[in-house]
Amino acid sequence: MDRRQKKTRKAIFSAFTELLKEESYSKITVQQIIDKADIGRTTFYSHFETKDDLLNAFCTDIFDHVFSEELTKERTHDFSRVHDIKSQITHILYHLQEHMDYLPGMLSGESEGIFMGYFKQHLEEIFTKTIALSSTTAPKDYLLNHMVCDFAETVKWWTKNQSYSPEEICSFFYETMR
Amino acid sequence: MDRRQKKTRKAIFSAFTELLKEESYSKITVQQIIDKADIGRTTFYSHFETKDDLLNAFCTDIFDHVFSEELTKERTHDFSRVHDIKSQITHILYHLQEHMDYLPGMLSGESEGIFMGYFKQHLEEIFTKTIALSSTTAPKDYLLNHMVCDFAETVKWWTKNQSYSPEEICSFFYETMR
DNA sequence: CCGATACAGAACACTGTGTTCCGTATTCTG
DNA sequence: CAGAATACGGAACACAGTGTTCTGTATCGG
Repeated sequence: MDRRQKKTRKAIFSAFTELLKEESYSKITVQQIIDKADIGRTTFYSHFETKDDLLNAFCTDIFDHVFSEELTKERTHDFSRVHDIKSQITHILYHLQEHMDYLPGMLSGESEGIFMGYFKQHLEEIFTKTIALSSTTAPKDYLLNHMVCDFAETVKWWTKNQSYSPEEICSFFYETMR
Repeated sequence: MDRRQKKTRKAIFSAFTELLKEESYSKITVQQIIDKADIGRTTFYSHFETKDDLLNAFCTDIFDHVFSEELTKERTHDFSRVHDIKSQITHILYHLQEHMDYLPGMLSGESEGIFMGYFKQHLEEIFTKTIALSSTTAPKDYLLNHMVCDFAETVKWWTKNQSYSPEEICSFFYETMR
């Protein structure tokens, strides 16, 4: 990839997150992103077809990072040997904490559904194993959706109550989980 | 209220739900509502300031109906003596079933958050009692949000799996509730 | 160094929103 | 039932935001 392209893409993402800290996705205009990133209008549209396209690309980037098993080996926290789901969840919460500043702006209006869509998609992979060994009359389909939504909503609640630690949030989630 | 106003308001609401059966709220334009309701542009804007204003008024109407205790006495179903939460929930599910046809169009994009906001607001009143007598370390605030979201997401899941009865949905919810 | 390509800037068409003006039709009221 | 009040309809308008097109310039990679 061209140096110029990388630079521009980074500038757009950076401007996007900066704006998200101030206002919700819906209220952000393409022009604002262009001004903040200090690029031409043509340039923006040569990178992304629409504002929604940018949002999707952004979400992909974020969750590839947050759910990356590679990053498990980082030194920022020591969950290098993730064997059980509980520590895996705490691990994810630690990663999400780094994005706390702009999450409120992301989790309102039309962007919420898109962001949550990516989030739930990744969560399904994790909870599918847990579902397999549960014995209930409710459809597996329902249970999976239940757990995924439950965790997603927990994170959403966390963005509004940021005084809690990842470990505390994890235990809250486990207390109510089934 | 003037007869003309009632008639117009009804025509707008009717056109709105009809359009919601075909496409999501975000994609519906004011012009489409005007055409479907067969009214003038000026008339629409004398009733509602914006499209969002219509959505809010619509949600208020819906939930006033769905959560109305007056309607408990109706003959459509016999939950006339609602004493415990479980039957109360089934009662609500019966009411919601009547709106199933346009709910998918409502529960996507920007309208989802607004609709869910009203829904959760009403649900809080119901679950607050249940929370009071639960013994957990998690904050009451978290638990309330948990139960409200849990039920709201259950209903959302139901709109995508409409083959189940209100009683079945209620039991699914109870199996996973805590 | 040079061809390829990414960029900037300005102008443009287009869609959807919300407003204004004015004439007409319906309603509530006395 | 008459007349004032008001709700309605239609067309035109200004406006904001989107996405495109064009031309010239700057930067990159080989």
